[in-house]
Amino acid sequence: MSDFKPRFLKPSDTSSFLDKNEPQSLESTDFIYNKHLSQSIQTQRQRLPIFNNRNHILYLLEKFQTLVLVGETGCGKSTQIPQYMIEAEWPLSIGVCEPRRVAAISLANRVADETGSLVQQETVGYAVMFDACNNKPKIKYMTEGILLREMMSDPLLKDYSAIMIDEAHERTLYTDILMGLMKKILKRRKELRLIVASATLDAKALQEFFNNNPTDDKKKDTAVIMSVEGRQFPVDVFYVAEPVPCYLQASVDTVLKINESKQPGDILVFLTGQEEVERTVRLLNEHANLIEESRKKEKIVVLPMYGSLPHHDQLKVFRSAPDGYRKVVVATNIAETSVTIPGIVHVIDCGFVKLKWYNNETHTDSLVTLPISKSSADQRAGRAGRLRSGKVYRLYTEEFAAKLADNTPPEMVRSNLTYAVLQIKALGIANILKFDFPSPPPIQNLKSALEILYALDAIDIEGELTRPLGFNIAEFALDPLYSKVLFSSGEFGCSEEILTIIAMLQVETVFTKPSTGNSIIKARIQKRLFEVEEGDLITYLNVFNGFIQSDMSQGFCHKNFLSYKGLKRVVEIRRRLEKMLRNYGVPIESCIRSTEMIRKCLVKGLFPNAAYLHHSGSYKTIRGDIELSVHPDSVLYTIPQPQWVIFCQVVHTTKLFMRDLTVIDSDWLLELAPHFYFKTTFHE
DNA sequence: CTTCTAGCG
Repeated sequence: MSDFKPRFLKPSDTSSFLDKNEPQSLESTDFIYNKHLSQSIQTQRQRLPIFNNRNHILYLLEKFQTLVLVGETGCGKSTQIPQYMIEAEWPLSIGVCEPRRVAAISLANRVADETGSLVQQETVGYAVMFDACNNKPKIKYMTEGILLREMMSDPLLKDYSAIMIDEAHERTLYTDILMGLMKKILKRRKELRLIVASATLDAKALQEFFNNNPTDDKKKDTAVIMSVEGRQFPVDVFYVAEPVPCYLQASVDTVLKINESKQPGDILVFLTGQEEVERTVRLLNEHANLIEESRKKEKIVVLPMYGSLPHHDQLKVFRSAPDGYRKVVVATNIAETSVTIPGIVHVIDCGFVKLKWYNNETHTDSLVTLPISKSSADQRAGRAGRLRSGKVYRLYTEEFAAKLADNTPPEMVRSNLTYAVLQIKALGIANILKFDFPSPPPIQNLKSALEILYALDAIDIEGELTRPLGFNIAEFALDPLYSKVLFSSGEFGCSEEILTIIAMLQVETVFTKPSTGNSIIKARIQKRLFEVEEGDLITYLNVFNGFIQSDMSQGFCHKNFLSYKGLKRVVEIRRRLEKMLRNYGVPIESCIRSTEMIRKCLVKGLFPNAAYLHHSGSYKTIRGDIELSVHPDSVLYTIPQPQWVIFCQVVHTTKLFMRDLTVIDSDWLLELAPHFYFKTTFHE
């Protein structure tokens, strides 16, 4: 077990936008275990499964414009194909798009190692937001959003011979936007090549999407599919005979059963959320203690893994268990794609996943628990077969498995599209309703997005981006509502305060929640010191200012139950936003404690999220008449309910809860967003 | 009287 060698990131990846995910972990395409470490780089490259297909791939790329490449993770496609193309003397750059920053950076490092001794410098580079190296490398690894930005200044991607969209099966919002745009560009630039790399079997649909002449047999196909075998070992699949009443208990039982059977290898459990993970870890730890006492059975170490777990704790899952112990990792979906945990031989799969789903009637995102798709089930199972042949225990019946959808619905069909639509518009697509989406979203979702963009004055009545505001908002890496607030802050003379508030909204809460009785009360008392009746956002402003006045001291954070790391990150984000805002000529000034100007400025962008106190005692949105409640975390929860509020987000659990509230005056809505709120709305 | 799957710009 000791020959696992995680590759750590170079220190250049210190962008604090990423702090909470930074670790970490290695992306699934990275090579964690390299049994050929002592061999020369060239020998290693030739050992990759993809090497046998080298000439065939190059041939297909000569003949076809689009290559849909199906290959399991670890076959080497994302590191090797760009090198093959350079070796075959394709003249311009090869761009590789990754869904995650860590992946882009670690792939670039890997390929730089491989090519370093052979080719001159400047061969390989990467670009992720706020961090780039090598201006125009021959092979460029980047995040998907970066290529979109490049398209804004270079719509035909004239610097590139080929673009590779990696991990396309994940179907992020950006993957889909990129694929739609690439289809257009390919028609205009016949010499450009596209490689769509996917781990699953939706290849046929992708090929059809990119095939220019699918029905006319006189013209030849422009897209082709090819499969590359991975270095995956076989995985035995087990189903439960009868549906289990509780998959948490079932997963605990299954872990213990595997452990008693004394088959070697670590165990990975897939559950849906943080709370489930922690409960299961507690249950397993109780058993682990019993096991230690009995001294007979094999001992286990139990580790949680989920996105908001502190950095330090996330890293623990990459270490192998001490001698005489078996590692049991209880994880959310993070372990399905984002993170590869070494040593796993057994996978336990609950069969469910939490997905964000946009509800067009309430205009809110909900987090819903749904059965996974077949490709997701396969992906989870595959986590067991990376070391040697493995086993997956599915906590659902074979009938249930047969009924699963083939693929998880792409984000495009289940997201709030405001930002995506703005991006597509900024890339020169006039009629968004006719845009060729790989999976068209519901028309209503598109219309809602257009409505909001129009109300924000980011597009005009013709649907054209406005100048300069629409273009500026498109360039800003924020929710358009927040960008609008920022760009309005100059006219209200409160950009200093607004910068702080928006930066605070970019991190998870900076209030830490102690778990033991006494501290819970103490934390609540300390929080009161910052609270104001104007709401949460002004409260955040007080917290931040207090932190700055304390010279960013850790003692201040400790005393007030605040997250030092979180606030440091806010400082960094704020610094970046301020720099960007200055570039757009917005004056940076303070309104010195006039919260009215700040709150008016917030209304200028957040007006679609307004709610009033209905005589029934709960709040209702003005658009849509949806019933909402104040979230118990809000400072407004414990004081008499104000008549009018605006909110930043809604979470859907037992009810629809508004979070991050600000108290407003109803007159401001008419004054600042008259086009959105006609007077009649108020008198119904 | 309670949340926060994952991730990007």
